[in-house]
Amino acid sequence: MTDGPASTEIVERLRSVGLRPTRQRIALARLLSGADRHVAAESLHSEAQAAGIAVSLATVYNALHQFVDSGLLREVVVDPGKSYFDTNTSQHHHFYFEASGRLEDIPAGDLTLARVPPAPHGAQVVRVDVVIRLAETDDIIMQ
Amino acid sequence: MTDGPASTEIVERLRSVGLRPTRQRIALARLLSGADRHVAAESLHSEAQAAGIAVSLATVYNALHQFVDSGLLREVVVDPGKSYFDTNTSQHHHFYFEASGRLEDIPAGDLTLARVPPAPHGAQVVRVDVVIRLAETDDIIMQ
DNA sequence: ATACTTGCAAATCGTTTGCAATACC
DNA sequence: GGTATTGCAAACGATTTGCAAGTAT
Repeated sequence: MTDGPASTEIVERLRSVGLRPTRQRIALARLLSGADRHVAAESLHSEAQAAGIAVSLATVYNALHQFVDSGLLREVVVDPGKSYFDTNTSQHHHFYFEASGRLEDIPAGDLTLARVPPAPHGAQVVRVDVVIRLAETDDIIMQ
Repeated sequence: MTDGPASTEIVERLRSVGLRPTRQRIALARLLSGADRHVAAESLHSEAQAAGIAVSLATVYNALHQFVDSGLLREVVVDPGKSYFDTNTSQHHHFYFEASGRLEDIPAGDLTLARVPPAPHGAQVVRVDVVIRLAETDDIIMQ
């Protein structure tokens, strides 16, 4: 339970990717700066509200996308109709608990791909995403 | 360019999974019965319209989900905000052309996973999805 | 001073729902 | 005839947009 990086560090990080360190972006970046996290726009907005930070939902969406575009965050696609943003931008994969909608990182070293097919001609690999979809065992029992 | 399976075969297939062979379901199942395909609800609806088949969009959604629930189709998640349905229900993976939204199958044998981490305690693996995201080389050149 | 950001509310997208009319067994 | 299915139009959740007001450099 630390306070995370000081504002100055966050301001620096924002500046370094070309984003003006506005009050809203600083606050959101700080909320996202602790441990590895997977957040949805709505939940980050709620969290900000709860922390007494005035930010509109539209601004949260703007900021999240700008963070993704500048490499501060990564988007994870596991559910049609809902976007998740991952604070861990290094190469890794995910466990996805379908029942709860929770995501958990799989460190790069824990999952290895052998025999990856070459990209079709004219195309280039942007990223390889592996999602291991999970059901809670209890759910299974009930069919 | 064949006509695909006869109606009787399709009717049988629908019956075998417990779905009443209605005019709409038969028509949709037939549209989906050729080669391996990846369709979105909207596009299947347009296709049906173009083929002179009267089906409402709501019914297309209903049918697609029923087909998924009964194992006739598989859902592929590659884009937040849009669902794709895959007529290939066997174990395989996907190339995803981000620019065009096109999907292409990767046969199971072409991609192998080594070192798959065990499911977290209390959870069970439902499926492992690998998506290789691609950019057209031309896009890259333009930055 | 200027360009970039924000917040609001309205608009949009894909999808789902309630329910009366209709089709299948 | 009785139940499952359909179509419509309205409702929906998540996300995006236009634009006037506010803020960073």
